[in-house]
Amino acid sequence: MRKFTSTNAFNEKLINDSCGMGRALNIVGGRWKPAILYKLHNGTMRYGELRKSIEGISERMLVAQLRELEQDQVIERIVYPEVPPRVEYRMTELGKTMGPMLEAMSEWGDIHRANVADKYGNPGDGEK
Amino acid sequence: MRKFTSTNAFNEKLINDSCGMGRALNIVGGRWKPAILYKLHNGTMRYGELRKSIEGISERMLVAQLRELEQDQVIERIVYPEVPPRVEYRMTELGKTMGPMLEAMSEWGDIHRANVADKYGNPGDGEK
DNA sequence: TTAAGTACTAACAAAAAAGTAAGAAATGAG
DNA sequence: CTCATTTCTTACTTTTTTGTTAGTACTTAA
Repeated sequence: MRKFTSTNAFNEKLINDSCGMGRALNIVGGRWKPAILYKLHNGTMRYGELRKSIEGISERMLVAQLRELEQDQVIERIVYPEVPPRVEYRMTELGKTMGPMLEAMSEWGDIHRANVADKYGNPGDGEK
Repeated sequence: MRKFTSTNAFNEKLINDSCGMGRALNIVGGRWKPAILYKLHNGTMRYGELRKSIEGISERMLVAQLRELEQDQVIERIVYPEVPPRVEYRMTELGKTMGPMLEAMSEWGDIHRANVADKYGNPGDGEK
């Protein structure tokens, strides 16, 4: 849980309030959210499908990030009262409005990769 | 300094490598980068101007984030051999290609703010 | 000699994000 | 009664990010 009185939290709020970019980043940022959003961008998925298709994610992180995205109203959680349980996740209408932004980010990431070696030592793809 | 052997760092790299969005987020994400990029988007600025115009940022964070942006080759640092020192920062050509992405993020952040109350208690601007 | 201005740097502390491991509920199959 | 299945929880640790405070270097001006 966060303390809303720390300087850190205060600054986060300040930026969230004053800057659209800051707010967008608060929602799509984080280690796993890009992957989750990318998957759900292509359609509804069950919890287990997400877990299997996102390499390296732990259950705790998957649940946590799904919950945050749900709170931010960009995805929704649909529970089927079956046993064993079935839970599906999908984009909300508001979530779907992220499309252009997600594509712009994805494209620019690729542009950057094509031009710049990253800090892990992967070379850029070269200029020509 | 980071350990490149932690699971955390490994996962970061994995996402950076496989996903344009993840890579873009690594570059523009962080508490202060949106603000810095927004300022430099409008033109060259000196270190001190940036510091004064970005409310709440500490010198340490400003320098750190400028250094990262410089390493990622989206901004450049120009030192004038004067006394007292003068250092200017501005977008590189590659940095300027971020334009559409930054605008998409900014716009979507505003859309989200207009529709959703945030976790700090600010209401959405309402639907009608 | 001392202060002022500018752009930092270093050492440390606090807060937040991410990872690990184990378990829990609900129920049908055997 | 025990096991398997699925979707999570909980408690705890590690790693990373952010913030705080106090300097430093260099020259000019008083």
